[in-house]
Amino acid sequence: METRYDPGAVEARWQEAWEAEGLYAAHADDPRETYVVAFPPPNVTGELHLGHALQLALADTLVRWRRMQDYNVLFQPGYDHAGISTQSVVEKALERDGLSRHELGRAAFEERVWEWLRLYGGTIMTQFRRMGASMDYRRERFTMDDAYVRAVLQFFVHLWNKGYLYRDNRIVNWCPYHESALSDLELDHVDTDDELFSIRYPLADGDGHITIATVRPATILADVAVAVHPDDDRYRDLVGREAVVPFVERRVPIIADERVEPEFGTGALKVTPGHDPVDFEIGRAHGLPEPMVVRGDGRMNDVVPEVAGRTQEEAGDLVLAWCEERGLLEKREPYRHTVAVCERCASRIEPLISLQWWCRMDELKEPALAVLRSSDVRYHPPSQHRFAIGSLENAPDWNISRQIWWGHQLPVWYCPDGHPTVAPWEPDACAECGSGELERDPDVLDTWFSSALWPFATLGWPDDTPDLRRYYPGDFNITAREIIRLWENRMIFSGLELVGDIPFRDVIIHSTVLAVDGRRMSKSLGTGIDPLEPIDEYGADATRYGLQKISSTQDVRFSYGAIEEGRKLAIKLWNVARLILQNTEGVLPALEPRDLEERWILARLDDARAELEDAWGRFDFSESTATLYHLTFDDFCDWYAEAIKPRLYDRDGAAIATALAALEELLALLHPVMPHVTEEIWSQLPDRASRLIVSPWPEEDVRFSADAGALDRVQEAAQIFRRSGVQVELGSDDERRIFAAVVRPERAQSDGDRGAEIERLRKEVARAEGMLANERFVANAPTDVVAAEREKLERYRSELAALGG
RNA sequence: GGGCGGUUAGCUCAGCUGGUAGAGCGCCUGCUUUACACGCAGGUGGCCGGGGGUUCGAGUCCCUCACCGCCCACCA
Repeated sequence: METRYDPGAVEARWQEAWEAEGLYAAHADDPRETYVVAFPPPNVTGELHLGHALQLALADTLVRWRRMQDYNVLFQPGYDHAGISTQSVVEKALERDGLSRHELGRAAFEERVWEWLRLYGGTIMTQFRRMGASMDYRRERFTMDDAYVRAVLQFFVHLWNKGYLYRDNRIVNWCPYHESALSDLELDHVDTDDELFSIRYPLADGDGHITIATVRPATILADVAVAVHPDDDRYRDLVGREAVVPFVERRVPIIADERVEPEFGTGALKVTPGHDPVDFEIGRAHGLPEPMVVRGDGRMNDVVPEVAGRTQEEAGDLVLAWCEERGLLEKREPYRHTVAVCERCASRIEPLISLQWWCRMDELKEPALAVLRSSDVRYHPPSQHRFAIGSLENAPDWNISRQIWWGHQLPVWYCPDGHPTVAPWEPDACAECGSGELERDPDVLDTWFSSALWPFATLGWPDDTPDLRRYYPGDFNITAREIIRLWENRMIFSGLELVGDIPFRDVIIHSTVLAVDGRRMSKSLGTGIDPLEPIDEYGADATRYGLQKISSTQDVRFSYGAIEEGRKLAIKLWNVARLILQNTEGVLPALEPRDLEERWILARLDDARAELEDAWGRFDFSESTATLYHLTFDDFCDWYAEAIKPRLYDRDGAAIATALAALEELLALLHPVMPHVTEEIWSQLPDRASRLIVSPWPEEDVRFSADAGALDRVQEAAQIFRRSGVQVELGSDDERRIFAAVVRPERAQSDGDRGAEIERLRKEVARAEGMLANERFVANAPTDVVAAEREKLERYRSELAALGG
C-alpha cells in the first residue's frame, strides 16, 4: 500500500474500472426491488457547476447506499437541449465567423447546432464521471432523441385533444436580437441611467391637461388610455373624460385602475397595452385595443408613417420635439432604474404582443395538487412543500411556444385559411376544411415542455416498455429551489396526466451554494467557483463529502474548509487501513471477537449503520457526514485502533480478524460518500474479510449505546477500576470514556484531574438536588423526566462517593 | 411588494420531540523513530441578534423589532 494517498490516480482508475465492469448497469428484468432517481439533465452545452456537483454528491450517495443494499438501481444520465441557451451559444459561434442564423436559414442552422453538439456537446458527462457519479452511462438520453421528440409531440397532441391548448395574444418579453420571446427566467435586470419625461396630454373637451411620466416616448404613439388610481382625489373628476395623445392626436379615455401607483411621477399613467406588461393587463381589464408601434427587431413599424423603420430613439426624439414645440414637454430629468435585458445578449427587452400557444392549467393542476396535499409526493424540506403547493395553486396558464429555431417544432399545421391541424406527424389535409396546402407552425416548444416528461419519456413513454413498467414511478428527484415551478410541478402533473401515476415520491430541494462572502455565485460578479478546482486539488471524494456537509440549510456559503475536512477523512481512513493491513499476514483462522474493545467497535459500527440509514432516509446529509466523521476519527482511529495496536503488532489472530472485519464495515459505511478511497482500500483487503468472524455477537453481548443493561455492566467494570485507583467518568451515555477507562487503565487521571472531577460531580449533584427540591418541577414535569433526574442524582452521588468526595 | 431562510466560540456551521451549549478550522501548550505532523494528547474561547411572552425551566415554542441573505414579482 502506498504510504501517501493520492486521490487523483486512485479516482481515475476506479471510475474507469466501475464503468468497464458494468456495475452501474440497470436491467428491467432484474427482479430486485427498484430504486430510481430522476436526475436533472444538464444543458447539453453546459459545464459542471456547483449546483450539479452538489446534486450529484447527494444523489449518488443515496444511489450507492441503496445499491449496496441490493436494490435494482436506475440512475440515468442525460442532456437537455436547452432551446434558447443552446441556440444562443451556437449563434455566438456563428457570429465569430461573421454569420447570422438568418443568413443560414432554418434547416442549415439546425444542422449547425447538431454539428456543434457533436463537436463540443457532452463534456459535462465526462465531468460527472470525475465526480464519481454512478450513472448508467449507456442509457444516456437527450431531449432531442427521435424517441423523445415523439413523446413531446404526443404530449402536445394529448393536451390539444383534451382541449387544454389555445392561442391568444399576450404580451411577452421579446428579445429584439434573438427575435424571440423569452421566459421571465431568461432575463437579467440591470440598473440603467435613463431620462424620465413628463408630458402633458391635453384634455379633449375644454381646457387643461393631464401630465404623465414616461421613459419611452416612442411608445406614446401606441397609447390607448390614461389611467389613474381610483382613490386619487387629484384626478377623480377627470375619470371618464378624454385626453389627446400627442403627435398622433388621438382621443383616449381617462380610466381608473388600481394597478396605477399614485406615488410615482404625477400619478397618471399612459396606457400602452402593446408595449408594457402592466398596461396590457389594464388594457385587457378595460377592453382597450392593443395597437403596436414597435417591430420584432426593435424598430418602429409603419403604423405611424412618420417614424416607420426608425429606431425607438429617433422616434422618441421626434415625439419629444413635437411636444416641446407645443409646450407639452413639462420636464425631463435623469432617472435611474432597473431594466430587463436578455441574459444571453444583454439586449433591452421589448415587451411586445405576440400570438402564442398556451396551455390551460385549471384542470391539469388539480390531480397534482391532490398528491401534494396528501403528501404522496413530498418536498424536502417541508417549507418547500408548502411553497410548491402555493405556486401550483396560483399557476397561470403556461406559455408553451417560443419563437426560436432550436427545439421541438410545434406539431401544428395551418391551411391558407389559418385553421390549425394538430397531429404527431404531418397531416395530408386540414382537419377543418380539407385543404391540402399546409404549412407548419414555425414556433418551437418551451424547453420545460419537454423537461416535464423527463421521468417517463426517458423510459420509453408513450410506448408501454419494460423499462417504463419496471422503473416508473421512481423514488426521488433533486433540484434547485428556483426550478420548482418550472420543472418539478410540471413533471408531477404531466406524469399523472399521461402515465396515471406520480413520477417520484420525494423531491429534494438542495441548498443554494453562495460565494464565500455570502453573495450569490455568478459569473458576472466573479464569485463563481468551478467544482473542478476542488476536485483537482482535494479529490472527488473530499469534494463529495464537503458538499454534503454544507448542504443542510437553505443558503450556505461555499467553504473549502468542509472539503479540506473531507480530504482529511480520506487520508485518515487510508492510514488506519495501512496500520491494519501492514500487520496482517497470511490466512487467518475464523475467530470470535474476544475483548471488550472489539465488541465495542462492532457495536459502534452497527449503531452507526442505523444512524446513517435514518439520516439518509430523511435526506439529512449534515447529520450523515457528522456521523461518518466522528465514527472514523474518534471511534475507529483514536480509540479502537490505538487500543488494539499492541495486539496487532503481536499478530494476535482475534485482534487482526476483528480489525479486518471492522475496517470492512467502516469502508462500507463510508463508501456512498467516498466511493474511490474506500474501494481502493477494500480491493486490498484479504478476500471476504468479514467472514473471518464466526459470530460478531457472542452471548455476552455488550452494546453500550443501545442497551441499558450493558451500561450497568460497564458501570460495574468501572467500579472495579476505581477501586484500583483508576479514575473514570460515567456520563449518561459517554461510551467512549467508559471504553477508555476499561481498555486503557494506564490513562489514569492525575490527582489534579481528580479534584476537578470531584468539583464537577458536586456541581451536578447540587444542580440535580436543586431541581428535585423544586416542588413545581416535581409536580409539573413529566414523570419520566423527574425519574431520569433522580437516577442522575443517584449516579452522581455514587460516583462522588467512589472518588472519595 | 410577496414568499422563504438566517442571526450560536475569531471563521464556517451542528444543536432531533424545551431539561442552563457542540464540531471542524484558527489560536495556545505539550508530544516527531513500527498508520497518519495531511498526525496525537490537552487547552483557550459563547449574557445562543435586541425586547417581550408561555413554562418549574427557553438556543429550542409564541409575539415583536433590528439587521443579513435567497427566490419570485417589479414603479410607467
